[in-house]
Amino acid sequence: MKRRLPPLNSLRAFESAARHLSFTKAADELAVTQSAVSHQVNALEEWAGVPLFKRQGRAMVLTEAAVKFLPAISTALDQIALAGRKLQAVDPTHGWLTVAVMPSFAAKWLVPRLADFHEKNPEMDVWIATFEAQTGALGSDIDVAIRYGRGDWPGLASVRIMSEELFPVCAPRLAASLRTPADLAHATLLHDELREDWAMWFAAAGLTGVDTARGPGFDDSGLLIQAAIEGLGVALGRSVLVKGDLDAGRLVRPFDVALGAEFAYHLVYPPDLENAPKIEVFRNWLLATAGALPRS
Amino acid sequence: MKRRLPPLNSLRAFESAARHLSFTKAADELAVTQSAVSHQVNALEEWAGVPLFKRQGRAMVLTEAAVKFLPAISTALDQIALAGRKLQAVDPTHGWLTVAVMPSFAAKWLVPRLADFHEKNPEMDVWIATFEAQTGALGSDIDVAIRYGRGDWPGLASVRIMSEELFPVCAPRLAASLRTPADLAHATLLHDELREDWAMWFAAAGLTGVDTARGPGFDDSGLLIQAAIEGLGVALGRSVLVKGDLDAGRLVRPFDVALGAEFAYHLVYPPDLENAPKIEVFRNWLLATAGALPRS
DNA sequence: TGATAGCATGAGAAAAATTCATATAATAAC
DNA sequence: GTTATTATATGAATTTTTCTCATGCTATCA
Repeated sequence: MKRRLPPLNSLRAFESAARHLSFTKAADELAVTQSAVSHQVNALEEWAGVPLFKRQGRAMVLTEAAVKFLPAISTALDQIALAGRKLQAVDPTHGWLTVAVMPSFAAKWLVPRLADFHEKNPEMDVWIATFEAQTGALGSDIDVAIRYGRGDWPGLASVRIMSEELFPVCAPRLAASLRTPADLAHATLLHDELREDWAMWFAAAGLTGVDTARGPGFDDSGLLIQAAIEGLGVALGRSVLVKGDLDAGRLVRPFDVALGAEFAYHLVYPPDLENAPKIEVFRNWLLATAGALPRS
Repeated sequence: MKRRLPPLNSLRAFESAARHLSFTKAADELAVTQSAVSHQVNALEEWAGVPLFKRQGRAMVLTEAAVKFLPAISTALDQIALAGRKLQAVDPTHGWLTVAVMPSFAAKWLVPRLADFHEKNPEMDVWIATFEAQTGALGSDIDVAIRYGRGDWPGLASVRIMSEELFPVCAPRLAASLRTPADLAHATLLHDELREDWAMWFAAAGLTGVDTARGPGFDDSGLLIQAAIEGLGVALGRSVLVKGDLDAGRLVRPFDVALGAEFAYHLVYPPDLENAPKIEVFRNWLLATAGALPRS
């Protein structure tokens, strides 16, 4: 069965250009020049005998033919990328494992422990990617992700790594003025994206009627913790993220009351890669390392 | 969304080599040297970090990793090939249309009329492929096929082009000794693959008790007709295939009794290409040309 | 134990992809 | 309206990749 295949490498250029509707952006993505993309797309158009892009002034539009062509090519390339990842995942001593993580988790938990992983698995290289979406399917250059949630991401397998607790933390010099939870009513409360956490903690501590909406918010947990360390106010810290700063004395826990978090950290990967050696190695280390850590 | 894709061209070599379990045969298929295939497969193995073929003495075997890899690559390439064909089919003035036909139909019907098609559609090139399977899906280098049957090929769209009749034909000099169908009992009967046709014709002619299994058989209808022209015996001719030889006087019909054939000729193509301009042009010509031909 | 058939491999040749340097064209800003 | 800006297009030179050629190596088969 002979095949009449289009020039395969030009498909890569076409797909990227079609997705961005821009040769320049495609060139960026593929790390080549705009000229290269233009040539490749040209070659494909010549092979097909049909134009794929219409140049409408500044904007570029897909032709009807290209609109029909794109999804097939797109899924085919995805399929190849996935199969390729599976293949590469067979040998843990070859290539690298790309892990998508939230910046805060990377900075506070994963990176500090990565030396240990490297020591125990010197032959396996890990690549940390923090600029990945935390929902939906994994990008096709991502092998595994560490996500925070219920572990129910559709189309993805996941393993619970750690649950965590929430409790107030602050700089040591602020702790003196905080003798009972009620003292928090006069303190500056620091928030992260979900402003509801403080309300839940006060409920757990048996206090009502406190205005929990006061105080500045931060869209990154790392910044929130940094603010607490600087003495800006009291933050509701996640046990996993603040452990290092508590141990180092940069933060203290004025009260023992802790709130069990609804969500947990999970290692997430495509179900087909469940048993890929490369992923097994990482998963086993992750579970062992996380298990060694007390819950708070 | 960046992708980590394996070297795409090496996939072609891998897929072919895996299918044939032979670099040499793959090289033949791809029209390159065995060395090229070897290099390509090597490149892919290096990228993957895993061997794909085990050399077991003379025989070559896929590794476990390759066995898992192959089907994904295979379907992805098929998908690309199909999408590519669709794309190429958009412009009837570009490239060519590959038509798979039985050798006998090609020689007796299609090729003689191809000059007319070319005259009416000078910009469109047709490529005739006679070495294709007549069942199952179309090979991925085939655009359309002309097949003989009921028109119910799974996964394929089809249009009935011509039905046909079966009737005895022979060389003119033999016809003198054949005055009634009963005379055939003493004549040499020529058969094609299905030896049942003669029995059905005798039944239609109202004769019973004739031994219809006598005589030589030919696995190609073209040879059967040639044998009849040479005066070897009487053949049960298909109206579509013998028309030219009847018109030219090389064959004659000793009797009028004709058997309506159960099957008909169909133009067959992937359902997605139903409205591809290139295929429409060919289909329209085919229907017009076949329609102009009287049924017998 | 040749002879054969098939894959491996290195060096050179051929082909393809990429860059570079500009050309060209359509906005957007002034 | 110019002019500046931001795109893509394109030809030539260059780099990279792929392919071939020549030959080596190894396991069967006669």
